[in-house]
Amino acid sequence: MTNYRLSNKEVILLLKEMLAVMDVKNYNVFRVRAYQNAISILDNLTVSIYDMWENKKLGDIPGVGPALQGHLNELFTTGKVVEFEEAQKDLPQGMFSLIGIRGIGARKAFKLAMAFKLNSRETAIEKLKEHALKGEVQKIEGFGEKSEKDILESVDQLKMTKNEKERTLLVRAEEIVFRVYEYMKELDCVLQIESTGSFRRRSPTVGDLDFIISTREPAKIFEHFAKFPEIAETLVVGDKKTSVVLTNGMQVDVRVTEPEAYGAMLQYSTGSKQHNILLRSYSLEKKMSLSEYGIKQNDELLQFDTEEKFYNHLGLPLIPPELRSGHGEIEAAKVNKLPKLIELKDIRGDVHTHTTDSDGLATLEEMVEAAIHMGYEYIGISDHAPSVMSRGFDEVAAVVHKKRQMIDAINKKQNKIKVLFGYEVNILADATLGLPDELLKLLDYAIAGIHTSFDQDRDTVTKRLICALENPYINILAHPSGRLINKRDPVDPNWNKIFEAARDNGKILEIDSQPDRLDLTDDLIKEAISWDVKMILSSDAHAIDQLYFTKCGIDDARRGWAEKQNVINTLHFEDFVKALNVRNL
DNA sequence: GCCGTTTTCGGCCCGACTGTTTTCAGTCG
Repeated sequence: MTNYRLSNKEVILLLKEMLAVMDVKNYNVFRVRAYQNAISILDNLTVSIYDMWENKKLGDIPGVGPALQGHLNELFTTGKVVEFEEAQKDLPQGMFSLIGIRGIGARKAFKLAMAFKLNSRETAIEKLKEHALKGEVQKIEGFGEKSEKDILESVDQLKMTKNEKERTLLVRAEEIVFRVYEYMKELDCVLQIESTGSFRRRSPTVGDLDFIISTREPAKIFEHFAKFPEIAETLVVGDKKTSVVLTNGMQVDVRVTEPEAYGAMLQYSTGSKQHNILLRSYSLEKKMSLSEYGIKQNDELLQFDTEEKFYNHLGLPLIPPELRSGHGEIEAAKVNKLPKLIELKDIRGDVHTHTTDSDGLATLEEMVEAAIHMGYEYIGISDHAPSVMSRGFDEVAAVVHKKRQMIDAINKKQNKIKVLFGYEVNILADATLGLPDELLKLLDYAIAGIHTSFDQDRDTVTKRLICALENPYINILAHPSGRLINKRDPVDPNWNKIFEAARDNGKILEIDSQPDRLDLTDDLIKEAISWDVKMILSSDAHAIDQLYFTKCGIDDARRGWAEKQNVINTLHFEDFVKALNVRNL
């Protein structure tokens, strides 16, 4: 029997439609909220929902109870959920196309679709536009001149709510944050300013940017911010918050607070939403009610100037922002079992780097010099291995021997850093490696990675990765899922088998720090730890300044609850080479 | 529909802003 292997996106879309149906059909609000809650959690998963189902782990996902598990089970075995289909049968199908247009939720979409008989998903938006142009939208109850105008504008420019838009890489967001900081700091009345939200939680991508500012003069803050030169459009203006869209498309929200209440606002604004919901539920048990203004207890509002005091008042230690995803951090905090997260300063070396010998921009000497400058104890040079297929065995063997001599020479020439000789070797489509064993054994270590044929089916990709992990001369599996954010989907292996093979063969999984890779996602890192699989944090640098990408990998590792001992390049050289199983020493 | 160290029944996070309203629904975070 074949199952229906739907992507997370498809599952979530289906649930969102059901949520809309429940909303317009006035289902019990708490039932609606339960769906909302589950969707929000599933939407933030970086592992496959289908995999969770296949491994019978759906029940482990908070917010997914027996009923939803049943629906998902039906979905994955039959490709549909009868209850969902029945429920939306009598609704105008066009409404589903309208949801997501800025300012249009389920109820408004339903009203519009009913009024104009929008029964087709394909034509709904076009038809709505025609009616709006004729001035018919403002005649509908609950709509007016302004909403008609807004709809026309949004439809024309296809302005969707922010979660329909492509997310921005954290490193790109960093540049915008810096400019906002610089601009706002021109004001003396800015006492503190911080970018919060997913930016502060160090998510690999951000949807919008949130800023909180502590001040005594909120009006001045908003007045100044309104003149930020990059603003293209203002969405919301109030006494307490403002939202704008920048010329580059990024939405920016600003909220202000008095310094006495900065801690609560910082906590609220950092989220995640899921973390806050869970934290608020937890606090209710203790008869405390949380908001961005503080903690309400016995009808009294307590203020906190720091986040630490805020958490401490709840009987919890400060939870690092990277952990605030709503995936067990509150439970861990309650019993004081939060991980002692890895830090950038723990990293003692980097063995995935490239030079001009392959596609890097710096020479071997320059890379080594840069690594010394960073204070590393060791650096491994791992250019893409020359291809035996195109250059022939003898020529490639000559290249390997020559490189060996170069590495030996640089080790003799200086004693500031140990230089290791490796290659990044392709795992070819047929599961063989790009370099034969006779040559691999000459290296100190080898990194294997998929660089082609990303669209193979699950079993094939799984076998391919396992072949590499079982090869005695491979030490590290590079960028295991191979995704490039916003560019290429990850390969889709059976991760349990990958973790098992890595553990049983003593192989290391790489946390690739390239900002658009970070493809061993937080959830996978967490799983790797649970399998007792060791990881290595690599820059995959193709230039000197890219050695600093390691900090992106650190963000990723911290979000995956990684501690120092889970990552082998936190070890001193002697222990590191043992952990990596380095040859030829 | 989900959940549990006062609960397997009886609760369920909290608030800002807009537009259409005359007290609030809808949307968003």
